[in-house]
Amino acid sequence: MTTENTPVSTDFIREIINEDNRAGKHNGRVHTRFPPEPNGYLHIGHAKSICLNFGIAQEYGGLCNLRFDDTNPCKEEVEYVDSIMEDVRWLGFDWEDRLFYASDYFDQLYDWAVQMIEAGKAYVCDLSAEQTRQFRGTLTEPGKNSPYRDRKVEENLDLFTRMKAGEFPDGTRTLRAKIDMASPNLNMRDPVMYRILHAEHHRTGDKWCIYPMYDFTHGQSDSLERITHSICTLEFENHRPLYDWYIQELGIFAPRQIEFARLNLTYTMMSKRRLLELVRDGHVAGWDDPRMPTICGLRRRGYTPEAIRNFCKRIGVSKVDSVVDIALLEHCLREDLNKRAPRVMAVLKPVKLVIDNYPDGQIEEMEAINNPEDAAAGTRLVPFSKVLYIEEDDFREEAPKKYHRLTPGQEVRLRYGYLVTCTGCVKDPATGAVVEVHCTYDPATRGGNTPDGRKVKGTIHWVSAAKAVDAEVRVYDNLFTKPDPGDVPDGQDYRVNLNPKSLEIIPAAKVEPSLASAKINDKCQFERLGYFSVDKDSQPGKPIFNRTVTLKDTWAKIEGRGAGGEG
RNA sequence: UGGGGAAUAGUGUAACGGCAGCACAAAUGACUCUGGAUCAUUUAGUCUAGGUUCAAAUCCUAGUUCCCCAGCCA
Repeated sequence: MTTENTPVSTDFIREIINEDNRAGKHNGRVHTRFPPEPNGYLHIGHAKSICLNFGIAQEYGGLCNLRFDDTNPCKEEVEYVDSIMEDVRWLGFDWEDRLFYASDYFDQLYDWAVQMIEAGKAYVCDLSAEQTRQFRGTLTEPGKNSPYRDRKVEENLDLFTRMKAGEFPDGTRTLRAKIDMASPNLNMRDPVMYRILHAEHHRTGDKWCIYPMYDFTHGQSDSLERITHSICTLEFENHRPLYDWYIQELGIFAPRQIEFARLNLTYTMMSKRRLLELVRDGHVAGWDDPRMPTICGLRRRGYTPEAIRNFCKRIGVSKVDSVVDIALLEHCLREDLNKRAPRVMAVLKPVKLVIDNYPDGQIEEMEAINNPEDAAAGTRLVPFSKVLYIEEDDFREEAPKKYHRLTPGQEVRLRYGYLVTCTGCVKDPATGAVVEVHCTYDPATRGGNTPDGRKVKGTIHWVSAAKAVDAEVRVYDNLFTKPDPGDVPDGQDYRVNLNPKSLEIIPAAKVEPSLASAKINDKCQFERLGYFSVDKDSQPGKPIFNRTVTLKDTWAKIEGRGAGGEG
């Protein structure tokens, strides 16, 4: 290791695993798991955990299980189970035959609970939820023992059996661990192990009316699956002593829990509760709305698994609460899409460009490069004609400095077309809006070439008016207007930071004819605009494109900077 | 005035007592048939105060700030 001149740096989790392996802890065996609760859709924060757990297993030649922590039947649904499996697979990971559910272990957990009662380590408590809270004490004051704490083993056994048999209504009794009501760690103040819940479980149906708490389930589930390294988020650090206590009392295999900081992203909200609210209150169109940070939302937006995985690799992992700049995610996306997305021309805000000296009715097929980053992608033919659509933004009657586009007297290149010189425009006399831009072309510049070697600063994209295909384009922006959506005035909530312009629908964009046959989820780059992905709402002949991410726009920066000066 | 964690450029992350590095962002320039991509350059950091040491981001002491915990949620 000291001979290595380029030491590869490892994060603190891999370092712990390395130490364990060096010490021969599990004979080098590494087994992790991704343990979601099926009560919502997976988001980019989960992707971090998935990449960590499955990634570590791959790197160490180990295994990673998928296990649903389904101990609360009131919140969990198969819809979520299915979506989670789909998303993990889409991200590119495989749990093979190791799909588990905490509910698989309900019988074993029940037996262990009985065992703890018999050992005098657990008791049935008749306190109400409210009373339990009062007896628990506070952060600074110790709790008080429950009056039911010293029940005899036989009575506890009888009561617990009858809880299971359904003799008592919800909330009337709990099974609690007998630990220490004075512990400074509130999790150790006789935590509830089982509660009564007459609820239908998505897997076990009505077999049970008592359900184990997460804390009495999670550690043992890891133990049963022989998980060597149980990786979870920071908020469970306080629970580790409790998991360790159960494991020790039960005398079973002890996984090692390691906690890391969950992912936060600027302009984004990651809490499942709030994401659910956004969906329920109709602020977005669903869990897979392309503005959502959910995996399915990102997928629909046009993200690739590669981009997300690379992002997870780059953000690293530590125990520091942090907020990652969404720009990094977008960078990873562009980096991936730049290599793979075919280039096409599309005009979002069309205005007609008429080439006055171009023959009426003539159509030329111009050869265009599909992807300058990938020679193997080849070329295609794009029809060119006298009347084209160009971007509204690409013409200014009065142009600012450094404006390299169409303005009277200025020559620009029509990408893969011809060089044209702007001669003026026609305006709607009523509104003053530009309805037509006029120009003349230089026939010697076919294909956009300049045989005389002359340089033009600007190149703009276009679509033949005669051959254009109509398309809807959905232009997305951040869902929130502030880097921290939770940054709100007193008495208000994150909803005031919802971005009213997070979605702009462009019903009548003009795209080149090759796009007529685009298939759902196809990705492409609209030259000079950004990357786009075909939405599932598309109809034959009427494609719908989601803007995945813009291209970096230097001009917008230049212009934005000068914006204070003049219009 | 309980317990558990964490502090390194704007952001994220390295360093394991020996030259504070990388990525994103930002800025400048080169190049360009995408104001894209690419390339080059620049700006910018060890929470504070003491101490140990030839040498401290790293070890010690004291403080400061932030996060988590009082669900029969996970």
